[in-house]
Amino acid sequence: MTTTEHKSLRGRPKTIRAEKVLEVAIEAYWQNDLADVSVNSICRAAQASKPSVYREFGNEDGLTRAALESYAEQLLSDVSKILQSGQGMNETLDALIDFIITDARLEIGCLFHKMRAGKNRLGPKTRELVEELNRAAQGGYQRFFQDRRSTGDWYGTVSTDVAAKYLGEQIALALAQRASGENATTIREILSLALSVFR
Amino acid sequence: MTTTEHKSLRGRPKTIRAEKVLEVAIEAYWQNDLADVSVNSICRAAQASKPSVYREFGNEDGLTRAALESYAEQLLSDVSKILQSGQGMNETLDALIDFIITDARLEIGCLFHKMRAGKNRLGPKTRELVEELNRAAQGGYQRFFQDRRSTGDWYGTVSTDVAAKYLGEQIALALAQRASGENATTIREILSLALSVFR
DNA sequence: TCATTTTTATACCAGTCAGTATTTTTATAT
DNA sequence: ATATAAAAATACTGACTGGTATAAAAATGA
Repeated sequence: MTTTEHKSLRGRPKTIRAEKVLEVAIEAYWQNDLADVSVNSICRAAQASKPSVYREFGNEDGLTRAALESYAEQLLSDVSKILQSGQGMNETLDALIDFIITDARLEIGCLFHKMRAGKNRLGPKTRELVEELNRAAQGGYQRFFQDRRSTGDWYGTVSTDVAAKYLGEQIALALAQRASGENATTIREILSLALSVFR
Repeated sequence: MTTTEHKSLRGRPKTIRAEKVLEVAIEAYWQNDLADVSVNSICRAAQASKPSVYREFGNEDGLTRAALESYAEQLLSDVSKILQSGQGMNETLDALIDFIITDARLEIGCLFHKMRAGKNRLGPKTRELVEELNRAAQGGYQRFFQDRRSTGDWYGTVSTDVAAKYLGEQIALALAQRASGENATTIREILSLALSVFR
């Protein structure tokens, strides 16, 4: 909802940097427990007044949604690129594991998965986006398994739906472990073990 | 810390039912998001005055710790019984899966895993207990894998340490899915798939 | 009867929260 | 110049938080 900017001609010129507020918000939600991040603290850190932030984002729900929107935009396409690379099952899984374990933007976990884990504390608009992103991710995973099955690259007994959910949860687990500071090689071993069922 | 009861002879007799307060607290922490449960709400629900609760449990941290203590006591031995049944790998995993998917006390997830997931929001005493329980669980899992390996029942390439962590996380995942209302057969399929790497 | 001890109940404290009313500032249009 | 519009800054609201001061109540001991 940061669209529809009515370039007003009159009145005091806007000085608030919505982009900067979003940056600060993403950083805050990413680094801290969601329940510990308040609109107040974000305003302070971004040096923006509360009324300005509320005019820009409506309410807390709008701010968190905008933050997640901005965050996901940067990251989501990378994963689908890996899944749609057209490589075989083994190569794709290897690339996926590597990405999840080493990408710097996931160093302390993934904001999307963090919000998904604490879904019931989110406002309706943010929650809706979380569910939308989740559906998109699940759909991507499922298409991946359908492709692998149609090319004879995978003969799993489980449905592509369950396989997709499984993959999504194992990725979430690895990211949660990164967030909690677990040893990188241990995370890799656990994720590799989990995904070995597809090889 | 509910021990050392100094059966005082004089003074107004105690009417607060610490047991009832704990019951209410466990129920509240179990059903709701941890951040939504306040000492105030527990006092209201248990019909106990705040000063009485604070005299009994010290502070919020003491209350949450006592609640987790009471909860874990009831449940933890069941899991170790399954792991120490002396049965083979397959039978033990089957029993474990069955327990996690069907036990009524885990219907909406497990309080221990819930607190472990939100560890950084807990007070020091409760957090200490969470870590202690986690170590105990990990130790139990690891001993299980050591036993299976020594009896030639398991030839896994990963270390018993990684296997134990893997098992613990897959159980946590299944319980989180129960907590979020996921379909029981789906949870079972995912957990079975995850643990199939040990068979 | 009356002092002592312990628990209770009530009401309060300071801090934080999300959200907003009010006033001041800064621009443009006439 | 002056009206108007929009945003800014400040300060507020009411609700809730964890925690506590205070005083009344209810028991025992002398």
